[in-house]
Amino acid sequence: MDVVDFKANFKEVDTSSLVDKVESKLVELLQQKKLKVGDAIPKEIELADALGVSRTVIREALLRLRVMGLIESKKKRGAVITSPDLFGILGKSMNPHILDQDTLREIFEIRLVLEIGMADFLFQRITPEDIAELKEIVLHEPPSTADHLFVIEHEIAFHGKLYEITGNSTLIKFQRMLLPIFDYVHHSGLLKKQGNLKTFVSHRGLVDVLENGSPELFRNAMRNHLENHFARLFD
Amino acid sequence: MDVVDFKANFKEVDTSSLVDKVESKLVELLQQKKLKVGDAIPKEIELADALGVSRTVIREALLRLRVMGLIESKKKRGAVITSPDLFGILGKSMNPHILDQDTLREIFEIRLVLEIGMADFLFQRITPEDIAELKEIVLHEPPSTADHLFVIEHEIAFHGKLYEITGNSTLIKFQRMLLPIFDYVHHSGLLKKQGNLKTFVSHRGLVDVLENGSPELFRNAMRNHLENHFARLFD
DNA sequence: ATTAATTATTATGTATGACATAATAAAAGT
DNA sequence: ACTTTTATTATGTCATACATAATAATTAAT
Repeated sequence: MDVVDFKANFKEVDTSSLVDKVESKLVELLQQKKLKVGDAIPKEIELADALGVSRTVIREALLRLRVMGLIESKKKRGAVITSPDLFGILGKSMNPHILDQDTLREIFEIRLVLEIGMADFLFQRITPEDIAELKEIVLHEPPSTADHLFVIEHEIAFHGKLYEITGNSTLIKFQRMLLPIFDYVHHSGLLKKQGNLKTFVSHRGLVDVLENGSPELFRNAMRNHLENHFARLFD
Repeated sequence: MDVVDFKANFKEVDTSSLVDKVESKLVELLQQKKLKVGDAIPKEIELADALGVSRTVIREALLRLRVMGLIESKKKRGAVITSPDLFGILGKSMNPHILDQDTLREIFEIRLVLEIGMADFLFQRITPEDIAELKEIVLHEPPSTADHLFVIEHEIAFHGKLYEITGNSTLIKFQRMLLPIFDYVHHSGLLKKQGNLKTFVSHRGLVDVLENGSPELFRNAMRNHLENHFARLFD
């Protein structure tokens, strides 16, 4: 019995909408022309003519590129290429209130992963000035009995500086984006209550390792420093 | 002389476009109504009426939410809330061809950070079945002389499995998203040529550590395993 | 009467044309 | 030469009409 293998014969049907096609067409065009940041792209009407679709479709496609941060459009000036600020864009959807709890916890976990894993880049790129700055920060370390806001602020200053030292601006943006999430996760009863808070390796201790230790030592120190967070996740 | 402090008197002028306002208005509305995933939102025309703007504006605002992954719209069915798949969305702008070289390198670095930093979650959540699966994977480890594609495929299988074991689906999506970037960075002459490739801790070795070691040991083993990559970044 | 096939309805997708607005370029005036 | 005014231009917004696909309602069929 001849059973035709339709699946094999039919190329998967093109279910994408017109705008989808135009969008990828445009991205293709931008890559192909090797447009640099600041270069202008053709006007909406020209694109509409060239691709044989309505301005409506072009506008929607362009809008997508704009939301993705690929272009910026100004009146009269037309649209110009911009370097896509990946995490800047993502930040918009990073509203803690619209993320579900699992995702929030997972993002919290990723922070821990990052700070432990970044050791090698810290040691590779840290400067004496960085060390000095870190020391300055820990000098103002508030006692854990201090006002909560102060403690938070100090936490951000210290850990933020670490990200900065990695010299990885994508990582830095990533952290900036995640900050509100951390804060939120901390306060909402999403994680288990902190039982008996112990103090492990302090910020001061971390700086010391950065100055005199090794990536390996730092990873362990940081892991220890973050123990309270891990405990809230694991216990 | 009476110099009026205009800056203080004038609230910063609202430079945002109509669509901007509608967009935040909509997000606000979604949060406020505590809509669950799958719930439908009002029709475009209704929204247009309610907010007193044209359907065009509503559509652009909705489009943004769609690009951000907040909603999904189907014909007739209207638009429904979706749990924003952060990194799924981000993946779209993760086209290696439209990212500048610095960003690409930085993303490559982040991979290394993640794989070293994830140790604790691996040990916390790994199961005997995972170990078995990893062993199965390394059994088929091709010799480094094998076809390049095979090697790559094996790399992805092994490291991908690690991400899976962390049980952090956000992290997993993140990795999926970064895969094309890794591949691209590897092939484009973006990094320094690999000089004398040495073999350090093998996949087999990593599995061994996972089975019998500790997070601390694993971090060091992974760092060692990735040495070739670090060398390309640092030397 | 339950199921299958047909038709109607509806909300989004696309097209078209018009006008508003803001940024720039050109022209005019001093 | 410089400022002011006017024209131009490309995006932003609006309005309307029709296409299309998914669902609901209706009819036909067993």
